[in-house]
Amino acid sequence: MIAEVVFHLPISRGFDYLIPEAWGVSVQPGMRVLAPFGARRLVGYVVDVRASSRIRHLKPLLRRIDDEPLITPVQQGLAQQTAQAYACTRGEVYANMLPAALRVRSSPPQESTAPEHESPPTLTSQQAAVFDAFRAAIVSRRPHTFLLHGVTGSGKTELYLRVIAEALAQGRGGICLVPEIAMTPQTIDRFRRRFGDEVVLWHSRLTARQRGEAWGAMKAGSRRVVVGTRSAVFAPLAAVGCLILDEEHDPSYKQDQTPRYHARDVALARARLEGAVVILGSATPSVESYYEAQRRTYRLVCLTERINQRPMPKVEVIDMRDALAHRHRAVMLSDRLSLALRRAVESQEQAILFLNRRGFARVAQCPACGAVRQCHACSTPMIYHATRQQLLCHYCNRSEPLGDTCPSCDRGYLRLRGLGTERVESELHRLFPGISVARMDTDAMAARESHRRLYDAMTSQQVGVLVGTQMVAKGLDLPQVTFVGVISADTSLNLPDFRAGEHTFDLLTQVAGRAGRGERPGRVLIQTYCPTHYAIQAASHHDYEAFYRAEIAMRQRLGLPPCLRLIELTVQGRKAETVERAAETLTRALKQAIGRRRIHLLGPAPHRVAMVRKTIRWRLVLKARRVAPMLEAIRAVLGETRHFHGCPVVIDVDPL
DNA sequence: AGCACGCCGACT
DNA sequence: GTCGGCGTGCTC
Repeated sequence: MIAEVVFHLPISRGFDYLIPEAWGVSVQPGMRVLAPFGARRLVGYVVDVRASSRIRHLKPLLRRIDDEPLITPVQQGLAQQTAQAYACTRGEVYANMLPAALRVRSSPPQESTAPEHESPPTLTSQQAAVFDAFRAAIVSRRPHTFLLHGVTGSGKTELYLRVIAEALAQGRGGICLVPEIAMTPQTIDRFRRRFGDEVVLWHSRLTARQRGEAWGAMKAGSRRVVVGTRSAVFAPLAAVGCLILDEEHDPSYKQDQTPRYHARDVALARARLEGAVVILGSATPSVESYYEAQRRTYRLVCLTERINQRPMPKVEVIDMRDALAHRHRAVMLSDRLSLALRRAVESQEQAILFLNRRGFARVAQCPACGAVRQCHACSTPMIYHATRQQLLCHYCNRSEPLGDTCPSCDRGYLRLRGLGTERVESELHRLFPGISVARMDTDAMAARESHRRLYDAMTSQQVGVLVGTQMVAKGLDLPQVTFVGVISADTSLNLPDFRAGEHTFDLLTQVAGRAGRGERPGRVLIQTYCPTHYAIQAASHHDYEAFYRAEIAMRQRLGLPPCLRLIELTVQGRKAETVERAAETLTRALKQAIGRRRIHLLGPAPHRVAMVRKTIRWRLVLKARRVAPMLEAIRAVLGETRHFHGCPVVIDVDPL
C-alpha cells in the first residue's frame, strides 16, 4: 500500500511512500509519520492511502507517530480549504493546528477549579427574541451565519452561553473565539460557572502538556466547550453545533504569518462542513461583515439596549485647534479634560486615559542638524522609553542608549517630541502631585500575572487613573470608572491605511464603553485636531449606521474592500536593487498572466516601512471582484514555489 | 524549507 | 591556483 504525505514546507503537493508490509493496514489519513525526504527525515501528515503510485522508486516510511488519526476528517477538510483560499500548503495549516510538540500520552486531567454552578439569568425581551432565531437555526442543523450587533453592555455573552447550551443539548459541541485570552478572565469564569468541566481553553500560551491534554479531551468528546483564540477554530471537536466569534471585528482574528487565514472565514467553512451556526458578535462590526449582512448573506440581529437600562455615556469632542491657537503650542491636556479628570479623582471615582502609542516620545530629533534617530535594521524612527531609558525600535525590538549628543553631527543633544503613554503617565504626576496612576500597555503588561495584579489594584480602588493603549479599550469591566479621556484620537486616524477610519471608530467606541458600567453615569472626552471627521462624529453619537454609511461610500468610490477583494504580494530580500528588480519583473509577468481579465494591479512600490530587520520589502496589490482569478494569475507566475528571482514572496489574501 | 550542484571574484 | 558567493533545482 502507498501513503500520500504532505509536509510542513511551502510545497503543496504530496509525496508517495511505501507502507512497510509489517505495519499491516494500520495507516490512515490524519496520522503523522516519519518519512525520508532527500537527506532529511521529516514528520509528515498522511492525506491519502492508495494501492498504487505513478512514482517509480518509492521509499518506505520510517515510523508511525500516531496509533489513531490525530487529525479529524473535518480538520482535514478545513486544511484543504484553508490552503486553497490563502495560497499556502496543507502542511502549513496542519502545523498551525497543533502548535508545539504534541504528546498524545494521556496526562492527569486539566485542573479545573470548577466554580459554583450558576443558574442562567432571565433574558430581556430583546435577548429572548434574538435567542429564538439562534435556536431555530441550530435546531435545523444547517449552516447559518448571524451578525450580532449589540452595543457595549447589552448582554451578548449571555446569548453565547445559551447557544452553546443548546448545542450541548443536541449532543454537539461549541467553540467560542475571543481575541486574546489574557483579556478575558471574566468571560472564562462565566463559561466555567455555566459549563464546569466541559470547558477547555485553547491558546498559544498553553504548555505542551496542557495542549496535549486539551487535544485529547476535545477529541474524545469529554470536553465539548472550547474557549480560545484564533487557532481554536480548528479545534478537534467531534461535532460542532455553533461557532462564536466574540468581538468579530478584532484584527487578531487574521493571522499575520503563514498560514495567513482569517478565523471568520475558517469558521464559515467549518459551519458548512458540519451544519453549524456561526455567530459574529460585536458592538462595532467590521465593515466586511456588515456589508455581508446588508447583502443578506449573513442575518443581522441587534441588541440596542444595555442591561439594567444603563444609559450610554455622554461623549464630547474637544477641538484641539482652539488650544493650539490660544497657547501657540500643542498641549497634552486641554483645560476641559484636565478639569474633568480632577473632578473624577477628587470625588473618589476612577478614570481611564487612552492614547494609542506606547513609549515616552515618538521621535528623538537633533535641533542642530535635524536628524531623527532611526533604527539601523529598520526604516523607522526609534521610540524613546523612559522606563528603560533607551531608544527602542517597535518593529525589531532593538534597543540603543539615547546618548548625550546627536550621533549624526555630534553637536546637538537630542530633543524628544511626540506623545506616548509613558509621557502621559509622567505628566500626570507633574500636574496632579500625589495622584495614583497605573499604566497598561505591552511594556507594562509583559510580566506574568501583571494583568491580574492591575485588575486587582483597580477593583480595590488603589489606583485612581489608568493610562493605556488600546489594551484599555478591550474588555475591561471596571464599574468604578466614570470618566474616559482620549488624549488624541488622531494617532490611529492619520495612519496611511484605508482602515484608519474604521479602526478609529472601533477604538473610540470600545474605549467609551469603559465609562459608566456601574451605578454612576459615564462621561467621555475625545481630544482631536479633526473634530468633524465622520469616524469621530459617529463614535461620539454612538451611531454605527452613520459610520458605516460614510465608510462604505468611501470604499465603494475608491474600489476598496469589501467592494473589491485584495491580495498583497510582498517581495523580500537583503539587497535593495535585487528586490526592486524582482518586484518589477514580477509585476510585468503578472500583467501578462492577467491578460484581459478584470484584475487591477497596483505597484510595485516600496513597503510603507521599506526595511524591517535589514530585509527590504516591495509591495504590489491585486484588486478584483473575486479572489480565485487573482490566485490563478499568481499561481501561473510563481508556480509551486513562493520565490521569484531568488526573493521570497509573501502572499496575503484579504490583508489587514 | 534545506541541501546539493554549479559557475564567476578576492585570497593563501 | 582555491574558498565561497548565492542562483537553480530537487526532494516520493
